[in-house]
Amino acid sequence: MADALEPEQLETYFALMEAVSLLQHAVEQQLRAEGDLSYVQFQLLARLAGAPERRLTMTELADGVVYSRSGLTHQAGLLEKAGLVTRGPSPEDQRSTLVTITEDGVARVDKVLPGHVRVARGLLFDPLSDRDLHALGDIMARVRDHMRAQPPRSAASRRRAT
Amino acid sequence: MADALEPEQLETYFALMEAVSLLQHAVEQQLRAEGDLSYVQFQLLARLAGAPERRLTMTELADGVVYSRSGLTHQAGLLEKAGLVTRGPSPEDQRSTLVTITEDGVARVDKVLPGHVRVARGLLFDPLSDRDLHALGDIMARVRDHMRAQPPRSAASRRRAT
DNA sequence: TATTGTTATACTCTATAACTATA
DNA sequence: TATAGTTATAGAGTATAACAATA
Repeated sequence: MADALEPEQLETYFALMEAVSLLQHAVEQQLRAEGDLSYVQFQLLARLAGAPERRLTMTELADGVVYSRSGLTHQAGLLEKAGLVTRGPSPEDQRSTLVTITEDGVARVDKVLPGHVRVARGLLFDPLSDRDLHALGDIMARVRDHMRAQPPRSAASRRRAT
Repeated sequence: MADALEPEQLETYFALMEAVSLLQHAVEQQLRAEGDLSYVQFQLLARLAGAPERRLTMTELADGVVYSRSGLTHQAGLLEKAGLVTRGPSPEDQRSTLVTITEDGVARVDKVLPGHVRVARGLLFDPLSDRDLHALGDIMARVRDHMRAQPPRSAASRRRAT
């Protein structure tokens, strides 16, 4: 339990943060240029496209993507205005809103996906061996699951009322 | 050269993006709560605190942290207004602005650092073995260097005039 | 009473373009 | 002419708090 991170931890932390920052920036440029989408919007559409009946409730949709309910309402409103999703009441729970991706929405995802993949491959995967890829995937999945399980911080803030 | 990423690449990519998103969010919460700083502002102060004479030119300071010149001017203005840095002309090149961190600025970094380290350790390093840490550090350093060297996208946009 | 979602509002961050001044 | 930095401005994203409706 030292006060500071050890030098190797520090280097790793900074390398991770800078690399992902560069990756995020490149991905957002590509999505904006080729599909007029932010990364958050892309994530929302991609989730919907992969959902059982191409629809999810707002709460399900928010999970892991957005950190405030109003933020999701705002983004869903933008996607709806663009004709990429529709919103309607849920028959099961009248409080819920069902968000459904439209054909245009699916088409938009399909349109940006190749470029997205190209950027991810060119920046992230090109310099990695199969062995590296496997190690990185294993490590980050473990880290992600650990982070999801952490109660203290915002990850679970959806639950907070006040 | 397939069109899509292979499944393992896709999982790795999403795990990386989600984990870092959670980490970024947690770090920004901590920096804001304990030091009223954004992550970008923290990075700028940390760089200045580590610089030879605790000062850098705007261009040096921007490198790798910010993607537009005006963005840095804005952030430097905020830091100056908060008394954490001072700005003055460079004696060597009259076009340059030298940004110097103040004692208050150094104190602010010192104030938030323990909490920052606590968050990084709790979220990122706790679930990793020494072996994992070493592998992650090696991989991300390689990825970062590869990304820095990529010309096409925004990483080098500082150079662009028009 | 707790949960789902929206609204209104305010704030921060970022980026583009036009501009000044120096090399 | 090219570079360093600022300004003005506009747009996007995000979050808080107050609110309405349903469970």
